[in-house]
Amino acid sequence: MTVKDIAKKAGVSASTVSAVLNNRQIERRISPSSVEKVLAAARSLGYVPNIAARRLRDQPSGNRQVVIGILTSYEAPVRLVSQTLHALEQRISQADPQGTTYSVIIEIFHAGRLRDLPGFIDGRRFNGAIITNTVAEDDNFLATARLPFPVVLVGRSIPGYPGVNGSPQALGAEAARILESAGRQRLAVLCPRVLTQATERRLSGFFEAAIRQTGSLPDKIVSPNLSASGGCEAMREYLKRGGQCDGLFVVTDALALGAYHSIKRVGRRIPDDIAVVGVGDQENGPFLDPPLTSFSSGQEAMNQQVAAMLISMLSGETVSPYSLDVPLEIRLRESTGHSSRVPGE
Amino acid sequence: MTVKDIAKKAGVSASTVSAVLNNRQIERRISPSSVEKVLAAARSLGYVPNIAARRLRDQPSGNRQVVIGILTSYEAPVRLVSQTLHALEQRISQADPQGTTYSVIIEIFHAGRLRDLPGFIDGRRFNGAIITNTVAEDDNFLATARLPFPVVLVGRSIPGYPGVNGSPQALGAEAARILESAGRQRLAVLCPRVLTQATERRLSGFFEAAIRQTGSLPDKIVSPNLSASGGCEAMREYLKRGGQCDGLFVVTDALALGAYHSIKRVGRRIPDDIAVVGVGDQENGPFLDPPLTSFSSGQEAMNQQVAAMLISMLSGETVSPYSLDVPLEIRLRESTGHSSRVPGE
DNA sequence: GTGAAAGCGCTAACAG
DNA sequence: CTGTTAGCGCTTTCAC
Repeated sequence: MTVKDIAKKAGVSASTVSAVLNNRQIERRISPSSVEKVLAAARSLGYVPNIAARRLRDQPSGNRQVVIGILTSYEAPVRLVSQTLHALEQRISQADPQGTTYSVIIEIFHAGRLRDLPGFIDGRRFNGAIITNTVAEDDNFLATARLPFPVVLVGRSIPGYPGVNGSPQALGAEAARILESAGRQRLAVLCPRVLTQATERRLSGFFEAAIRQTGSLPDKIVSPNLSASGGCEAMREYLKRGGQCDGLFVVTDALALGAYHSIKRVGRRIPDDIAVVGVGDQENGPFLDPPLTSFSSGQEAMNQQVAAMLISMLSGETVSPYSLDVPLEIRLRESTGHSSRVPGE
Repeated sequence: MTVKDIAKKAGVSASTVSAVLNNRQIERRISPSSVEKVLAAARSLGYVPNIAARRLRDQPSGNRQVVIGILTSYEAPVRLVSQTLHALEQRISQADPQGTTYSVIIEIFHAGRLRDLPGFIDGRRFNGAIITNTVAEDDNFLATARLPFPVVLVGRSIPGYPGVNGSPQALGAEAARILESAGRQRLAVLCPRVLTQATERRLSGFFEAAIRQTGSLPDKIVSPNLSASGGCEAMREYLKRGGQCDGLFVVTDALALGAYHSIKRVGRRIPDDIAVVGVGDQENGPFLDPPLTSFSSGQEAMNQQVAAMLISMLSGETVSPYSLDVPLEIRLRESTGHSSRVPGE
């Protein structure tokens, strides 16, 4: 299954095989009969060229080839990855490009099984990585692993790793404050069963502030997953059980969409009966009915930071492991009784 | 910037450098002073290991290493990629795994500039690829290119390439039929400015059927992009200009969300004044207010097909270039006057 | 027209 | 404790 094998089978030399396989038969004046033999042999052997060998062979000598991985979990929404990639590419084109060729590859792992990603621990795949959407298990693994390449984390912090966060604790606290200033006393939170570190911290910030403000523990409504239907189901169950919250904090966009549905279905009004605060990009929030008060997840700023950090680490600059928080941004909209303008209007 | 350079600078041999860089200093009993020297040299030279060389060196001999690329454009929603990846992994684990190691990498290109993706045309990156979300320019390029590896297309067909489609023409026609059977006579379509092949065909199917049914040309409402705010803006303009449609076909989910907003804003009711039919996965449709009648985009089935095709091509089976359509699925909901059940209820 | 040989960068086996 | 050597699979001279 190498050029040599084909060469042997076709009764020609490896270089002939290579030429044929790369369509250089005319320049190299390979005889039609040889071409035929090679092609036939390649097909019958199920030949697949070895990419690593090709890349090794063909790189402009004296040129650093840097491979960057963006690692994210299956279970999380992938839509943010393209933002990260974009930020990275921007950085790359800014960074001194001469003498270095960057390539970025995206890898998706199963939440909790980052360690099983092939070629990860042994540095056989990347020269550096941006890691995002991990869950506790992955974080534990990372905390003890000694990775042979630089890594920057997004949305979590682990001792020893540089990372960028979206001020999750402050976000949760601010959510509680907004609900309280809308006059809400019976708070609740809607979150998925499996929590990322960022979600956990949002919750803890929310709980702390809520207890301080209202003197009582908010209800915790747990969705089986991150989808709209999960949020719908969880909220429906909660209301059916007689849940009485008048202020709801929802940790992601999609969950909010589902929750809206269930709330309206039982005849409660947003924000009159239940005020809602969400978290998410600006994509959908303004278009929910009523428009959803929500925090920007700070993705854009985080991506910029993360890209800059990784590139400079790869350029040999010793970025001492540090953590960085991007500032909060909140959009107050009708779901908490505020009025808003809709993009595109 | 190679181990040799480091070796020279540190005054040791390449193998010593390699050992140190791979944390084998104990097994190999490298003296602390050498370790220091190597580390210092590596740092000062900004050494980054060459991944291709490592992979070439370390592969289990006699093992085919197959690299599969999933190529999608920046501008398109990436959320579907993880589905494709999932289907591919499933196939891979089913396929005879002995003797072959697969790795899948995701590449994102700028719509219209697929040809500029580094290592694409010269087969320096993949042994096979799944390509999706191309626009006309990419399709033209593909039509004339002679790629040195097998390719399967999703959501478009180009002569000479195997591909899987979601019956876009039939989808458009069916959308028109649904609107007509809901008693609508003044039809319109909301679509982005830049059309993929699939979108184009959906439109052409819709227009044909609509003209046949109503005898008049549907209005075409053009959004600058694929986002909710684009849909909102386009729809608002249309209504402001005095647009009078009573049946609307929207080619993607997010656009529908924006359109809903503008329609409700001017006081028109869905479906009473305007019935709406959309296209999209089942994620958001049921949770819009009112729930949106929409087609499944057939992604799941398409992904299964596409994964199977590519793997068998890579296994040497000559899948004669062919195109395949996955069947339509429609969910009738309140936005066309039907009643529906919501997942999670 | 074709084959032999060299070498991309890396690491492991083997000899000191 | 360390250096020399070989070879992963490929393509490109260069020589016949």
